Parts: sequence; structure tokens; C-alpha cells
Amino acid sequence: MGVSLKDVAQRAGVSIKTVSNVVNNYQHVTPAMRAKVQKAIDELGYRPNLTARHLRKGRTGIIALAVPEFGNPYFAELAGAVIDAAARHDYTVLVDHTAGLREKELLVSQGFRSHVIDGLILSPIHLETEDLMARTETAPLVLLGEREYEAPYEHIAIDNVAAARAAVRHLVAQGNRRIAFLGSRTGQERQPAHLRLRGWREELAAAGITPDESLVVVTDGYGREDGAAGMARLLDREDRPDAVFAYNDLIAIGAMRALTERGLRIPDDVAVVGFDDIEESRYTTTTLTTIAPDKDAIARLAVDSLVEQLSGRPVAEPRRPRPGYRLVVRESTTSRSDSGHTEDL
Amino acid sequence: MGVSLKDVAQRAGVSIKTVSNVVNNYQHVTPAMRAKVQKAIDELGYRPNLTARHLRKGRTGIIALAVPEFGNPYFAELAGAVIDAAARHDYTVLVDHTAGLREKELLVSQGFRSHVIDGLILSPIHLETEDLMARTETAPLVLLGEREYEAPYEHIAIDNVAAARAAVRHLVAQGNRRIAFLGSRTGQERQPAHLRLRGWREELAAAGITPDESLVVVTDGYGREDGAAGMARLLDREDRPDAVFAYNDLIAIGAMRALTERGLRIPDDVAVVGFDDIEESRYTTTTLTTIAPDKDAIARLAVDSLVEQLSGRPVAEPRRPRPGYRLVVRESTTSRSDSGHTEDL
DNA sequence: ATGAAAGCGCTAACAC
DNA sequence: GTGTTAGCGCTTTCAT
Repeated sequence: MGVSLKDVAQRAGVSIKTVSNVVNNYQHVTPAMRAKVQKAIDELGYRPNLTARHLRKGRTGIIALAVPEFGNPYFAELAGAVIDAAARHDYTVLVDHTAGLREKELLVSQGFRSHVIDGLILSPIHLETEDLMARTETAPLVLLGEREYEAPYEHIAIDNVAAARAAVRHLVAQGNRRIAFLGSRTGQERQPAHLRLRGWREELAAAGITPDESLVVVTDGYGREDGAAGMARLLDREDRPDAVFAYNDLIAIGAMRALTERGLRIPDDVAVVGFDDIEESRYTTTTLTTIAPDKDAIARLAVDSLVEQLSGRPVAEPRRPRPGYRLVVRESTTSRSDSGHTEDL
Repeated sequence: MGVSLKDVAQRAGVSIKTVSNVVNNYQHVTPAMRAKVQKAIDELGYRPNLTARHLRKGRTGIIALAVPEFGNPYFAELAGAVIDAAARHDYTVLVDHTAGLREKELLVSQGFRSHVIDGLILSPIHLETEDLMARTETAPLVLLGEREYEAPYEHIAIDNVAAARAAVRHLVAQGNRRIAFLGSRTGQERQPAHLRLRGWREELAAAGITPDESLVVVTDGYGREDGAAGMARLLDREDRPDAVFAYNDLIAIGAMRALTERGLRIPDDVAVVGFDDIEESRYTTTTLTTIAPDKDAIARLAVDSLVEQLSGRPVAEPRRPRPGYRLVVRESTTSRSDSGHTEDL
């Protein structure tokens, strides 16, 4: 096995405690002693066994982040931001994906690695409030994303309704009237796209346009192919829309692909707005107008909340921090000369 | 603190060992005893403390994966594949990113979390052979990616030279002659793009075309913006190329964006080939021809190798498994009717 | 088939 | 300032 504190102590001719003091940069160690111990450490190539330290301290310094899938760049970019935010607090991140399966989300929220992770950041899609209420795991949990829950957990999310309204308002301002919503899951109230769909309804109504529910398109998933398939179905109808508000950028990009394949021009024939501001949206041939959630702020708020709870703050009254977002206007909704500006909201 | 084995033993009126037997599904436990213990476990809500188990067993069941950045979908997609492959061996993956910094790569390879990870899969960019030789950490390490090392570690990578040659051969077959290489780092031999650049040189020579080194474009990084900037510089010259072979898909996508902005048609004016086959490449307005490494195979081979080493196989003679790859022909190199076919190589 | 006891490597109390 | 000791929760001989 490896070299332990005992081995180093023996070599240096001191006690275990002294070596421990040196390793942990304890204040009151004479420089001479420190040097002597350090020499033994170097000679033996000693590396502290963090597992033992974890057992002793009851904490590991590891937090978990569970997202639906890395295939969606939004979550990949978010994961990078979380890792950086956690590193600033000396936490390491264990990343997992749930494939958007309620089963897997449940498993993760119950603490799939009990006692090895100090806390969890979870971005659920199909988890239900009752799942959360039945949770027995005691490690702190912070929720991310659009789904809303009646459960005593901190939830970090931008104001999705307001953001969706901003997107639709922009489309209306550009003169569009038949605006479709692409990426609904089912007709139910608690579906993932709930809030953005509500924003779509509210803003249309506010603009004096009666929301045409037949323009709400259900997709199988939230990827590019789902957007392409949904858009294709929409275009098969007689009365095609003049604009599309997509649940996320991937769906929007899939939709743009479908439009291109049919020879339709963006935005002249159909304007498109997405949601997420993944980097890809800045490089599509027709660059994509989108809502840009402040991913760094989301990551920071989530990690800060977790760290705070780990330091002992009670969660009696979970807050609901609101990270910022922007509407980023690009070519998919405007003539090229107009695009490129950004609206902070 | 939490509920321990001792608490359960006390409640059930048995010894610790018996409870442990039940928890670990040990064979020789009478059903009656098992039921009694299980009851106590359920009543107390006992969860085994994995940290303690780790300390005792000297293994944690956690392996680390370190990639340059999640912003590149290739690595995000690969990470997903590695997590799945590891799960099949009951390993959990701790994902980290190095930002492509040699400093960070060094840190990670030295075992940034000693004793908590059983092994490491690292995709280096700027790490040097000497760094690897100086490594003191004993946890097994598996290397990924294009860089080559003279060090005793297993290295999983497709045949980059052959793959690059296939890409260039395809371009030549389409009638292109002035084929640029986009994404070189410096003029040195050991640069990251080394092998793909060699493939470019070899295939051109084989086709009877003298490689024009002025068509090798250095970029600052490996992202979309780097590709756009590099392509712009190339187009500022008088004698523009008729085709571009990019180091990866992101650079290729950036290049396509630059071409579009200048009103050039793809592939009529300039054909483009990428490398990685990220999903995005199937949805760009002009879909991108690319080399598609078998990511699942790469992930599987890497995890299998690690697991094998963890089970005791010596690494005296590290192998060099060669996962497969394909040339996926899309619109960026052919007229639309020709595209969509795939060549297994 | 079950129990008793040792010890994985470390930190935290408490002595000196 | 430095040494001694107990114990975190678990698995693993070794008894019985």
C-alpha cells in the first residue's frame, strides 16, 4: 500500500501529530521541524489519503451535478461553469447525466453515492414534487431549470415567463402575427415547457393576438432532430406560421434546418427565436436570435447556495434567486443590418 | 451523524458482522435472520457509508475523466459515452476540464485527488512526454487523443494520419487542388495537430500535388471563432484555396461562417471537411463532411483498459488499441444529390 | 451461520 | 510546540 503518516513520522523521528500539522499547514510549527518533516515527506513521496480524511471529517469536498445530457451544449457549457464556481470554494464536481429519465433523476436525488458527495445540484426534467417530498437523503440539494416544485429546496432559475414574453414581444415587434411554439411535451399543465409556453400565451394576449393553440407543436424530445421534425409537420399544413419561438436553441436549429431544406428563407418567410444562447447559435448560417440566460450567474448561485447550506444555514425558507438573462438579437429575426444588438432584461 | 452498522446491529439484536453480511448480500445468512436485519435497516433508514468502505478496501469505484473543455461538443459527447461505459463496470465518473492548460493537465495527471480516484482517463493537449515520465502517482492512467507520447501508458486513438488522408483524398477526388489545412498551432513537430497535418502532407504528395505550406494556417485555439478568423485571413490573400481541411468540426464551422459572410458558396467556391462528427455538423445549413471517430468505441476501450489495470494487469507493454472511424460525406464537399453517404474505413 | 476484535489513515482532544 | 490516544464506519480474519 501507500505511504502513511506513520511512515513519515517514523522516518523523521517525530510523532504522527507533527507530520499532520505540517501537512495541514498548522501555524505553530518551528521552521526547523517543518523542514525536517517536509524532507521525509518528499523522500517517501507521501500523499495524504483523502478517503481517510473524509471519513474522519464527515465531509468529502465533492459535490455532484446531474444534468439531463451532455449532448445539449447548454448543459455542457453550464457544467463547465459549475466546475469553475465549485473550484473557487475548493469543491470538486462529480458530473452525471440522467438522460432526462424520471427513474434516473429519482435515483440521483436519493443520493446515488451516499456519504461520498456533500451536496447535489440537479437539473430535473421529469421529476415530480412528490418525488422530492419523499426524499430521505439528507445531503443538501439545489434545483436548476424551468420545472417548478412545491418542495423545500432552493431553486435557481431565470424568470422563464418574462424571458419567453420578451422573445415573443420581439417577434411581434418585427411584425409577425402567426407565431408558433415549438417544443411542448404534452397538453398537461406541469410539462417541462410550462413556463415558456405561458409566456408565449401571455405576451400574445397582451399584443391583442388570440393564441392559436394549434400552433403549439409537441415534440418527442428537445434535440435538433425533434425541432426539425416538428417544423416539418408545421410546414405540411396549409397556413404556415410567420415565426417560431422554440423551447431551446437545439430545437430552433433543427427548425431552421427544416426551413432551409424546403427552400424557405429566414427570417423573411419564417423568423426563428431560440432559448439558451449556446455558442453554436452565433455560427449558424443564419445566426439565431435567442434568450441568453446568465450561465455563470446560475452556476455561481447554485454553488454558493450549496456551500452555504453545507456551512450550516438552515433551509427552512428556501429562497428563489433570479439570475439574469438577455435577449440577443441576431439574423434569424431581423435583416442583417439590424442584428447583433443585445437587450439586457 | 448518520445511522451506522452498529446502530442497526443494536436494534436487530445481532452483531455488526451479521448486518454487514446482509448489506453485502453474503451467501450464508438464514432467511429469517436476513429478514430481521432488513427490518432494522428499513426502520432506521440505514445507508452504508461508502467513504468508510473505501478506506477499508483501498478503492473507491470512482474514475476521473479530464478533457480540455466541455465547450467543444466532441468532448461533451465523449464524456457522456465514458460515463455510460463506466457505469457498466459499476464505476462512477468524476469529470474535470483542463482548459487545455499544460499546468492543469500536469496537476490532473499527478492525481489531484489522491486516493479518491482509482484511475484516470486524460485527453491532453499540451502535456509533454517528460511530464508523463516524471509522474509519481501510481493510479493507472489512460491517454486519449491525437498527441503521441514515448511513455508507458495505454493510449487510445484512431489512426489520425490515415483518417486525415481519407479526408484529403476525398477532397482531391472531388477535383480540388489547392487544399488548405486550418488549425495548426505552430511550426513545431510535436504540436497537437501533428498527425492530421502529416496526413494532409502525405496524401497530397501521393496525389502528385506538392503541399503548399503557405496554406497551413495557424489558429489561436480550436474553437469556432478561431476557424472563422483563420479562414478570413486565408481569404484576404489573392490566391484563395478551393478547399479546406480543418483540424476539427468547430474550426470547420467557423470557417464556413466566414465563407458565408463573404458571400462565397460551399462547396462550389470552397469545399470544407471537418473532423469529429459532432451532432452540430449534421444541422449546419450546408451540412459538414467530416471524419467520424467511433466515440463509443473510444470510451469503451479507455474504460475497459482502466478496469483491466485496476484488476491487476501489468502495463509493462502498453497496447495501442485503434478504434474505428468513418468518412461521412455531406453537403460541404458535394452537390446535394451526392451527399449523405458514409465510408467505413 | 454468527460473533469478537483488529485496523484501514486520518484528525481532534487533551496532555505535557 | 509536540506527543498520545481515541475513534470515524466499515470489512476481514479468526473463533465458535
